[in-house]
Formats: sequence, structure tokens, C-alpha cells
Amino acid sequence: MDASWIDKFKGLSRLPAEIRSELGAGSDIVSVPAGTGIFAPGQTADSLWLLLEGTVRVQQKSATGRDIFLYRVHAGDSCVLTTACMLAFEDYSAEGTAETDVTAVAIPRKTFDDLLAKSSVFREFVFTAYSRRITDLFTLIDDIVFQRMDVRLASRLLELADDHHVVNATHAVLATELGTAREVISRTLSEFHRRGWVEQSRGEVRLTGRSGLEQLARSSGNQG
Amino acid sequence: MDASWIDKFKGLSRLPAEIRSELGAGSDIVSVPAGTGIFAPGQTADSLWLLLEGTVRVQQKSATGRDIFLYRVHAGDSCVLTTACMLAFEDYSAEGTAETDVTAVAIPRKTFDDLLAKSSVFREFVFTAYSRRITDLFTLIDDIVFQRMDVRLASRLLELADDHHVVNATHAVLATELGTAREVISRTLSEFHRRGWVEQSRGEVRLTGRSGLEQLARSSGNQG
DNA sequence: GTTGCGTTGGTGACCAAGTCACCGAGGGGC
DNA sequence: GCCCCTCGGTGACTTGGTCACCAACGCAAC
Repeated sequence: MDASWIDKFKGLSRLPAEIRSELGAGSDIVSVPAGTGIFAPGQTADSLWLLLEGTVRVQQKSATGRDIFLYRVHAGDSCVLTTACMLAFEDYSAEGTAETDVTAVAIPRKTFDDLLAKSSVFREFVFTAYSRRITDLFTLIDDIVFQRMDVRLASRLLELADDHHVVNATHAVLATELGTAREVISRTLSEFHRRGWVEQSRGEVRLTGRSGLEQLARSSGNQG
Repeated sequence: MDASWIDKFKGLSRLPAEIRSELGAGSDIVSVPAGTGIFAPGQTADSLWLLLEGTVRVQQKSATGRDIFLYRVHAGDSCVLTTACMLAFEDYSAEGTAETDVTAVAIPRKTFDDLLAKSSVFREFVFTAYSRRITDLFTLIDDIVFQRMDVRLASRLLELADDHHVVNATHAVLATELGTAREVISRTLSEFHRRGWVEQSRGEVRLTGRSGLEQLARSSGNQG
């Protein structure tokens, strides 16, 4: 089995040869199209995914029916919080969806547990990934509580923009990303437009004044 | 070394005898007075604490200087998110403080890593604890975004009340617990008083109408 | 006692953000 | 063309956070 993907993951490249081959043999490479549900509440996750290509969006289904975006897993990251479910009795309360076509390595529970036992490098990889996600969650909470909406929207637009400085997303989608209401996004984008920072058309936002957005995003100096 | 404390932790009671004695021998029982800082940003945690007595409050120091309460670790729980730091390169961004006098078992990094390698029961214990904390964080985010302040305050008061239905906390402390401003707590408590649910005096809130508070806390039916 | 000061809680004015109700402009599919 | 659904805009209102300020309390020094 080809396990050359291992070197795409920084924390795994130090794995000894024996463990590398076990990891290669004991895992599968899977591909799913955009929109596929990857894990969901009430459905026990049975493998750890390491993303090779594409992005996965993780969000929480609220009791009130609304969704809130938690974080995004990129190529080279692992969907590690699902492991908290893999080895635990409790079911997961968040759901993951492929935002783009996704290619990933799926490590089944058995292999995962085996490698945890055998390799300290693998343990460190897993806990490092945890650490990063948890720090992300802490940062998210901090942002939600203390950061102004316009600042949060500005930095999110900069993150989501493609090479041509265009964000393909409806106001409703941006609202979910930031855990706010569509109307708030509409008003804030109007204000950005008034300042000459963006142009709008149906389903997309073109960033025409990145420097203004960047300056706003930097204000109340945080992780940017 | 006496390791009878092990049975206080549900997930550990199934440990085989050999592992139990290793855990007993490789860990220390520590006691600290109320107010002691247990871990802090920029200071690498070097052991996993399992709480035998007391409570530990975990909060995030915001970039803006204000604090936000994340969760509370009770006797029988483990301070498990620090492990994400123990085995990871990143420093922890939250801080933990003993709210009461605290007695705990401290498992040093070396023993922790050893046990992870040797025992699947211990691995399950760790990941179960993770799972619970992460679910708590998700619930917290959900609450912050979607739940009304009065509902959140009502349930927090019910949680914090002692046997005599008294909460010993200033308005400022309650504000930090819920990530809001003192004024908001003052107003909401005035409203609760007007409805005959609470009596107030300096530094304490007496719950005189629990049923009203409970009904409010149950509204928008969530985890309560 | 009383003076002084830090802590705690109360209040009004204002602003930011979420909610509700509604409408009009695109943009397919038929 | 027409229908209908999605998307975005708007005004009125409520909730919550911020700011400025002050009064009441309680402890400690005198």
C-alpha cells in the first residue's frame, strides 16, 4: 500500500518505518463529493480522517434549529475531534460536511487505537491536533463574546476570498459562518460598500479595498 | 503507595491490577489552598490532575483583558484539556484556578504517556474525558450565541446555590461566569427580585422562588 | 466613634446587535 | 410570458453591552 501521503502531515513524518507501514496498511484513502455528510449527531464516528484535499466544515446543530459554524478543516489537518467520540461512549454533537470534493485518509478505530499504543510520535500527533482545535474553540468563544461584528466579518471575508478577491457566498451563508443574522450581514456589507471596500452582486462579494478591511480586521489586535 | 482513589473515577475502576499499581506508584497526591493558580498561559502544564476534592475554575484570559469562564472541574473529573498541552508543542491559552481548597492526583507527563501506551482502558478514560469537555464547550458556544441572558443567569444561579438556596457571589463574579457585564446582571437580578424569585444582599443572592427560576431555565428547552 | 477608602450595586443614556415583518428584485423552469 | 423561489434590503423594536457616575456598605486606621 502506498503510504507516501504520510509526509504531508508534519507530525507524522517522524514515524519509524515499521509504524509507517502499519499505518499505510491499516488505513484507506477515500474520496467523497462536495456536500457529503462526514459525521453527524447520533451517528458514532468509526474512523479518524486526515484530509489530503478539500475542506470540511464543522458546525453545531443548535437546539433552536439554527446552525453555528465551529471550524474548518483544511488539507493537511486532521478531523481530530471526532476521535473524542471514537473512543468515548458519548455521541458527537457537531456535524461535519465536505465543502468541496474531499480526499482523505480514513484510519479505522482499531488501527487508531493500535497506533496510540505503539507509537509516542503518533500520540504526540494526535494531542497536538487536539491542542490546535481546542485553542481554536477558545479563540472562537473569545471572538463571539468580545469582538465587534464588523471586525469579525472583515476578517472572515479576507479568509474566504479566492485569488481574484471574490467571496462566493450569500449573506445567509456568511451569517451562519459568524453565528449572526442575515440582516446584520446585509447592513454591515452595505456599510463596507459605502466605504468603498466591497462590491456586491447576487451570491458574491468582491473585495475592492482590501487594505481597509485588513485595517479593520487588525483593530482590537488579536489573532487576525 | 495507596491507590484506593482510583475507584473514585468511573472510567479507571476497570484498570487491571498491574496498571493500577503503576498508576499509584507513578503519581502524587497534592493539596493546594483556594485561590491557587493551577495552570496558566505561557506555562507548560507538566501533569494531568484528577480532582479528589474541591473545584477548579477554568477561564480564558481575553486579548481585551476581560476574562471569560469556560468550565468548572468538579471532584471526580479530570483536568483533561491540559493534556492537549502536555503532549503538544503549543502553550495553553486558558488558565485554571482552585476555587476551593483542592486535593488532586497529579499524573506526571511520563506516567501519562506510559499508561496511554500500555492500557486501552486508560486511553478510553482520557478520550471520554475529552469528549465530555468538548461537548461542554460546544454547549457553551451554543448558549452564548442563542440563549437569552435571563435564562442563562437563572440556570447558573440554580447550579451555584448551596444547600440553603444561597449563591455567594457578587454581581461582578456572576458577570464573568456568563461572559457579560455587571450591569446586565444587576438589571436581570432586579427583574428576578421584582418577580419574587430572589432576595439580594451584599455578595449573596438567596433563591426564594426556585420554581420560577427553574421554569425560566427550562424554557427554550435545552440541556438545563 | 468617626473618618476615609475600596468594594459593591444601581441607574440613565447611548450604541451595537438580534428579531420580526415585510417587500422587491433577480433568475431559473415551464 | 408567467410562476415561484432565492436573495437581499429596510424599518421598528427588543435585548444586551458600554460608559459615566453615584450611593450604600463595611472594614480599618485614627
